Amino acid sequence: MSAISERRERERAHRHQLIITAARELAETEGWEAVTTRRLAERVEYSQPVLYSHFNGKDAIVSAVALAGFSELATQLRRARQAAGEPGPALRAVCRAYLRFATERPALYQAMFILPTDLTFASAETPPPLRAAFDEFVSCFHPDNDQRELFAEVTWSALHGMAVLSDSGRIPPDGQEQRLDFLVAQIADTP
Amino acid sequence: MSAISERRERERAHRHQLIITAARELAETEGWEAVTTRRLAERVEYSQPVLYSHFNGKDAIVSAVALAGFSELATQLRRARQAAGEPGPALRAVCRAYLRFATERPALYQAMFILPTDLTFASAETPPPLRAAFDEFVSCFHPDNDQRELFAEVTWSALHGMAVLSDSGRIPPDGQEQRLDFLVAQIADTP
DNA sequence: AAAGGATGTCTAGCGTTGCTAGAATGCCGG
DNA sequence: CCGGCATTCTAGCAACGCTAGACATCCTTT
Repeated sequence: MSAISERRERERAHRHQLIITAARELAETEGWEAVTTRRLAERVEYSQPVLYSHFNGKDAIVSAVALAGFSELATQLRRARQAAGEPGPALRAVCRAYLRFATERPALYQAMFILPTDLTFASAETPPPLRAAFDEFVSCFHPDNDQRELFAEVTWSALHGMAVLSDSGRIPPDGQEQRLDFLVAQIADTP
Repeated sequence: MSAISERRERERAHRHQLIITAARELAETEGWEAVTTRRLAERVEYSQPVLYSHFNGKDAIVSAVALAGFSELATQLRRARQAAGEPGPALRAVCRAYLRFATERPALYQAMFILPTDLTFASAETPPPLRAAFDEFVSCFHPDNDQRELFAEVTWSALHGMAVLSDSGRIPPDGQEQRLDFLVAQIADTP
């Protein structure tokens, strides 16, 4: 309980975060396949095994990056929704912000939705940032709509499909804007 | 040009197919992470390097499996669409068939849409089976609708998102039926 | 204040991966 | 029958995630 051990704990927490940001930067600049435990250890200027004193394995590191991504996504969506004001245009704004996030931060998006992670979704112990991001979609629908969760799930699914299929070249990346228009138009006009 | 060399060529083609089906079976029973070049070679009772005389690498093998998957998917969708008859219920039938395919053949679906492959989509040299599967969605909309490709892209995206998010537990797998209902209802009622 | 114990970090290495070079084997044409 | 070509195998490389055990460093206790 001495001051020294407090300092060590602080340093440890600092290094924990250092690993996460290093992994994220490496993934964003060179892609996730370049994020190996060796390169990551070299980057943070420690030996390989220290990674395993902070995380259970590589998946846990990816999960930590993904979690940070969900926080960021949630704030982006919230900002877009609040800037739109009315719930009508809000849906469009949130959807657009979502797709922008996916295209501008592909590595982060991969960690959140494609790579295997330890994160648990749609459950009691779902981390708050995940829930927060999802709730932004829910908030785009009227509170007295008892199907808004369902609507949000479908909207999210469609956006995710568009993001990932266009990113992998399975649908032409150009048409993203038109697809967004069509999707929002179809989803929005509901009783 | 002798009969012997013809036989060898025949055997070679046979072995080519053997590798593909072995990879597929292994993936379907134990998952793609169990499909290593060593296990695959053992399965076809040849040494490892023969795989590389047939395929450029592991990705090419996955691509071959994915291509077979697209053929199968195309016939499934076509069957569903033709059984429905009218273009109205056809959309729902095709969507349902798509989701069924994704859940019943997860390994195949992964090869087609998630794992890295050499397949090129939405291009001039897109393999016919890919185009055929996509066209089944297009055919669900009226021929004089000049946006039917766009509609098909969005529909496909939404289904893919639902399939992959529910498979990875990111949305509750139970609600799939309701989500399908909602999606079809929203997409279908268009001028 | 020195010994003992706990904590933390490193070097070294294990088993597995995708992939390949070079030896060995078998078949064809002259 | 024999040289040359094609095919297949054995053996191995570099890189991967991960871990055991040696070393060092600091804290506590007598």
